Amino acid sequence: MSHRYLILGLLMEHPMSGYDIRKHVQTALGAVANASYGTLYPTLHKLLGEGAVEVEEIPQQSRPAKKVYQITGEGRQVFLTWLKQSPSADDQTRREFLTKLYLAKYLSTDEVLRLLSVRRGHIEAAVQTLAADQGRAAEARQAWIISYALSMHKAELDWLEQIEHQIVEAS
Amino acid sequence: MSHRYLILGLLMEHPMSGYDIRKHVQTALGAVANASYGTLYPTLHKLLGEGAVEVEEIPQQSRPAKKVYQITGEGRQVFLTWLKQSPSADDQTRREFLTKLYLAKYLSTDEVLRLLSVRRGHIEAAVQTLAADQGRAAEARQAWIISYALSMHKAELDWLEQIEHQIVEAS
DNA sequence: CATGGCATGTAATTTGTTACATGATTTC
DNA sequence: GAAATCATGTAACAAATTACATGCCATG
Repeated sequence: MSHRYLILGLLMEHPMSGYDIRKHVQTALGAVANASYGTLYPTLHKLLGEGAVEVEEIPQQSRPAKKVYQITGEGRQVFLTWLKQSPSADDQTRREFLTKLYLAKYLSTDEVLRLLSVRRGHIEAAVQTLAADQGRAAEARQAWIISYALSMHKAELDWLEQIEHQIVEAS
Repeated sequence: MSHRYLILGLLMEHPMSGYDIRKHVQTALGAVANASYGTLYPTLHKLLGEGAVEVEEIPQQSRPAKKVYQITGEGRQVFLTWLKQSPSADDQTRREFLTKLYLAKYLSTDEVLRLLSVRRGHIEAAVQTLAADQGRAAEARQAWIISYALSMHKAELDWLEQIEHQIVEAS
């Protein structure tokens, strides 16, 4: 669970519920991360067991009690130790699209072009969303993430164009 | 196991052993995928159980018998069905580095710059390797993958430069 | 009155990594 | 004589997804 550290990092700022954390991740890091409840809650329980976080239950009428998690001193230490370590070189990336492109010899030219154009559509949609988010990014760090994703997407669009050319010309 | 389909795709060309498959993935797709034996062999066994592949054992002296896997008609169908489906939009990416950058407020300026420079080092090393590979790529599809990875890396280097500027100026 | 937001969670399954185990042969 | 290549695999663990389960409140 690399989500461990992300959670701890977010709790460094202020206490939050699992629900809040999820929302935060979606909006601020949605471009490059995701956290489903199925990962989030168990991780939170684990951190609790390890003493890295504490919980305060706030009863609510007609809703499950809100559980607000707060990072402990120990948790802060764990987080900072991780943060100061150099990240590993290899990104965990898995792009179904690229695998398919690599195996495109079993597709017709039309099908390959369709594959590329579907990809283009996905990227363009993502760029749209990100461009809109970019204006709303209040904090620099949030803007960094968005600009990262945008840079990657734009580079991929350029690359797609190149490959499309190559394929059209070769056929 | 998305490796399922990659394996089947490679076997479309000609029969191979697990060892061969691994080598092929490393050299041809190393930039964007990886396949450890711990994934590979179990997946191969599973495909065998499903009738998507067949195996022929070739005894060898002083080595475990080489098991050459061959795709079946059924396997071909499974593969082609998958291949023709549009890939899903979301890439599975998880970059420890980006998470750390997002949480960089808990680091000193120096530490942040170090984080960025370590990242730069990783990318530059990867670019070196890829540039060397680019010459050796015999097939177009292999060149596509390499140019993809190179494009992404170069875009990231540009982005890193921008962010470094921003941080230096802000401090 | 349906959709989405609020709010928690569990269970089953999938997917993958890492380390271990074995051991000969070829190359530097 | 050390390191890399050939060649198979298992076991323990880690990480994450998906679907399920529950249920009110506010907005359109």
